[in-house]
Amino acid sequence: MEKKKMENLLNELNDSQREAVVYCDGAQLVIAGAGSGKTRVLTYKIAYLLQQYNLAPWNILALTFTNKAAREMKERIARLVGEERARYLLMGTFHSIFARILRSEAAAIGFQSNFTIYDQSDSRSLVKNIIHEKGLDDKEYKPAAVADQISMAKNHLIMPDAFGSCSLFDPRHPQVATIYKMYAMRCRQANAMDFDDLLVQTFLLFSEHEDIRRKYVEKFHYVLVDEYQDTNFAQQRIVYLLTRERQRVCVVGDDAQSIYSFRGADIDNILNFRDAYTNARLFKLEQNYRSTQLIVKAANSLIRKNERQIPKDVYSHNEQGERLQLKPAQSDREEALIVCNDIKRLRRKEDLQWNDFAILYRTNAQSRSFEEQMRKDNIPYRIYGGLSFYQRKEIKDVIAYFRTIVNPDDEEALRRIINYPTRGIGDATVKKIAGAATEHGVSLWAVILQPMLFGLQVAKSTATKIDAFRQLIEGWRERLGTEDAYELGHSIIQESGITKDIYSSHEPDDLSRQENLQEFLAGMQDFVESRREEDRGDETSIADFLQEVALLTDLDSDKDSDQPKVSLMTVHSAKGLEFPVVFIVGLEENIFPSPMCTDSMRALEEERRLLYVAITRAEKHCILTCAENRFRFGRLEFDTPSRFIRDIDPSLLQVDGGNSDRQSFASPRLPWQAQNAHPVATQFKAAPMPRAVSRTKPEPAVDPLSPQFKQLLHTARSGQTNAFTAGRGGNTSSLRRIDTQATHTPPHKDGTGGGSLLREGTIIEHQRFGIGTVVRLEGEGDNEKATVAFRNAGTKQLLLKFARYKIVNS
DNA sequence: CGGCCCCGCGTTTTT
DNA sequence: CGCGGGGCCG
Repeated sequence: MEKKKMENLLNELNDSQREAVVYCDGAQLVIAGAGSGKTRVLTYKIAYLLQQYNLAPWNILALTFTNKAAREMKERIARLVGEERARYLLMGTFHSIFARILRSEAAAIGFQSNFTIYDQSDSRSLVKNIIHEKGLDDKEYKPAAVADQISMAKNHLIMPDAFGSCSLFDPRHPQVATIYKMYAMRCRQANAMDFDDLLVQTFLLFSEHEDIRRKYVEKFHYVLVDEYQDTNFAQQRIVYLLTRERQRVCVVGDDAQSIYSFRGADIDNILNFRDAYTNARLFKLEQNYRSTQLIVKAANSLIRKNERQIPKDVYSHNEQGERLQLKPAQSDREEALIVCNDIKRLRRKEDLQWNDFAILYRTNAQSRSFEEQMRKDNIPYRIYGGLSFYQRKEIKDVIAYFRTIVNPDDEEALRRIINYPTRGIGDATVKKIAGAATEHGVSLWAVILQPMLFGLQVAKSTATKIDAFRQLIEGWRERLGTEDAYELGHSIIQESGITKDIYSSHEPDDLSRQENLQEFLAGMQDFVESRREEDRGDETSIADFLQEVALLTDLDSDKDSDQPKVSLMTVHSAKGLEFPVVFIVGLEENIFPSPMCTDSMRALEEERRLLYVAITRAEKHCILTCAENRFRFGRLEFDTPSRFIRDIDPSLLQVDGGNSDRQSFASPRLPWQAQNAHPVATQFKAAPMPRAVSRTKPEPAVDPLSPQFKQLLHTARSGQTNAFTAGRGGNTSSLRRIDTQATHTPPHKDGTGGGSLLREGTIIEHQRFGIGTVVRLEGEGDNEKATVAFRNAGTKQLLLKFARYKIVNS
């Protein structure tokens, strides 16, 4: 009967999917093109292993990158083989599965099982403390950069002692090696691991303790890895340690969607999989079930420009569909307007729901303009990512209390709460405690427990305050074993004085902090209840709650997912998702690709893959937008269209000429748009170069794709008095600086003043149109417009808010 | 020690 | 523009 059922299931698959599912004799690499049913293959394969091979669910290990992916896969398997069996599958993120293993094996690697997990901000703050303690200049040793370097080293399994001689080591910053050493030591003293340690320590556990490795090899009969293209070296080695004997390993991924190298992911892992597993068989899934033919073709035409990839031919038999659309906009506001109008139009025309739409951008900061416009238009939306619930100050503070109670050695948590709410233990005292701790090589908490023993010199009144704090923490610690997370958590928030601190004020942002705190408490209650329901009543303590929360991200909380809403997110967080209509916005040089990525071929190819990922999220419509003038860092900048637009086969890209959407937006039309031409063509049309009249020397022409341009961009951004402009590309491009001292200034708060310094007859040098004379002025404040007769570019109307010019002669 | 104010700086993506 | 950190004063 089960066999019969399995046969039916297999019949739902296409040939290549089925082959991938039923091959279970050895290492296996499945290259799954976008939308080719990768998750389907994984779930069916697990069902197959359970039913055909009679593997016990606890003998199957499936590793994913997000909690959400793990949860969804588990649900899908439950539908295939039943709740009961699916429940015992070992399925989760690398980080959460390894954290669980490390807790039970902590002793072997010299940790206690109640270790805390440092998040990125904890790591950075620890690095910062170390830098300061060592008396180094934090301008030269930027904490964030150093922490990233350490993280990168860990992802490559480079231990502190080896760092000085590895390729990541930068001789200009020799102290990083020492900082790394101290960092590792301090983590140990704090009984804490950062995200990367969860991998590094697991690797060390398995490579240095053969008996333990054997135990887990025995346990994991079959190992499956999702999104293998995003694994880093450490993850790849761990998987290898677990599978090298049996070679019962199936990794699934798409090299064309490898977009996490900044996190240490190494595309070589998937490209060279068959070096590690010499007998591995390669399977390819090439039929895309998600998108229309033209979307797939356009995406292919883009990704073909990359050199490093596994050759494959992704195709679709769905309807042909429409070409990609490119809609140029004047400004970021107009861009948002175009997108919102399109959403409303398509929803009516094609009878879609709000949740059928997604707006994808390169950086989180870009969500703002869309948010504003959607508010105005009453379009329901949800922004994913950004700062997660658990990263908010008030929540982090509460969590810091929990962490301290579970693991008082946790230095970062302790520092956070030792004087919050204020209890008279200030910076100076903390420094003394930390000094004593470093001197004796113990944790801060050890010093607090026995100040005399470690020679802590403080005033008597301060000593009393420290001791009061100690008693406070120890009092709660005694209740750890008897009370559940909600009970204890609730009283901690009360007794610590957090409640008093937050509820005493009626400032609007304190109100939202109160709401957040309520929500957090409700979350703990849910946690305790659902654990009880799952028959895990003994895993409801604060420690269990922390374990759950430490590795949770915002994407996991679908509180109000019942309401259909437009999704706004970065391309990175859109991976694995699909939408009937996808807008990819901000397709401009210096945004997408990001300027950080344009130095190396490798990085640029990754950016291209990122755009590939974005396009392949779309089922029916994929609409690209780019804005020419954009507010960034609080100032206006001028962007050229993304070089990636040129990589898309022009016959698969429809460019939107001026239309009704745009007329409602009161902004001047600049030639780039008014000419109604293909922007790819316009991009190379040189703007009229003004004759140099002013005394400032004209800057030499710089190609916007060159490294010098980046340099100039950087100076222009950091300089207070200069704006810059990129001429339209190619060989004749120019980059000039325009002093902004004469630009339009907004009115004062009381409504007076502001405006431009222009009069009729003033001669200005405009950053794009060159030299011209002001003919007429109208409007006020933000709407102030000038009509200017330019020497080489005809008469233009400028919305002064957007214009950059300087006065030559008035 | 605590609170307030000002300055400076930055924004790539995240388990 | 908005946040966070540092410095200064009470």
